[in-house]
Amino acid sequence: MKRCNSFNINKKEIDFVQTLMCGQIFSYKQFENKILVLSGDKQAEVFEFENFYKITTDDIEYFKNFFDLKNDYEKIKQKLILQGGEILAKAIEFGRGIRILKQDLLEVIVSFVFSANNNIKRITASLFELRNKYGTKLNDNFSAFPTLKQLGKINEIEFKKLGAGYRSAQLVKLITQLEELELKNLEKLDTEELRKKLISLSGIGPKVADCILLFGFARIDVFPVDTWIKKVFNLYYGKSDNINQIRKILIDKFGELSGYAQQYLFYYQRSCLKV
DNA sequence: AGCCAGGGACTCC
DNA sequence: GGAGTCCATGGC
Repeated sequence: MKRCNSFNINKKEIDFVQTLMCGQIFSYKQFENKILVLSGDKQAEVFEFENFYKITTDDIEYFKNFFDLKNDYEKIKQKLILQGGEILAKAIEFGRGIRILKQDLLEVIVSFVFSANNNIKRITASLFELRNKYGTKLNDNFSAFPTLKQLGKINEIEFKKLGAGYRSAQLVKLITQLEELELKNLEKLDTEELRKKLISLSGIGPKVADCILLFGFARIDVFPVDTWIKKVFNLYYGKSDNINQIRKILIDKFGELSGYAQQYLFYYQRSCLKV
């Protein structure tokens, strides 16, 4: 094992509980004295102190970028409050320590296909089992996210055993499609073209594509609309059951900052206003 | 028992 | 290109 290093960060800069629990990532685990964060084949441990966090990892630069620590969120929040009104101001106050993670692309794609019409608890359990059954071992308890080659060996029945249900056939097809694609080449596409390309893949529709764009490609000009965002929209911004219409209205409202607004609203709605 | 969960594919018109 | 319907699975 490589030598472990660490860095500290002030609690004013980020709240790891909020950032990890706001729904953008499934591969983390809270222990009594630390949080373990997994991304692809990398891992970090977060220890909380009175005024700062200590992050221990063998790839400091990766996780400084992963946690988006160089981005100025105070400026983003000020602009968002002007555009989003009272409800967004409340959501930002509630989730003030959130940052949008820059995650491993393959892991985001596969994870959010699992997420379709599913709940976070089940999704998380399935994905940890996917890691442990098919990924390279990191230690006694956790494994790396499977590589594309490792994913290619999983058949439909094995996906069902992971709890993927009717998404199993979609996943098998998706992985063969990904094997014929060069993911890195997609980054040069603009957001709209990339979105169409993603939607053409098996198991990926409008909402999952938007999550992949936001969390895997760092495209902030998208607004994933799920059941929770539908509720927020109909409570505070308008009346519609049409996801595409809701999405257009919200992107129109928040523009280049849509992804940030979406995350604050999602976390606020899911945490506070559970009925 | 029925509805919900970070929806998508398929089938009709 | 929009509206309906079906799709596994576990929690409530």
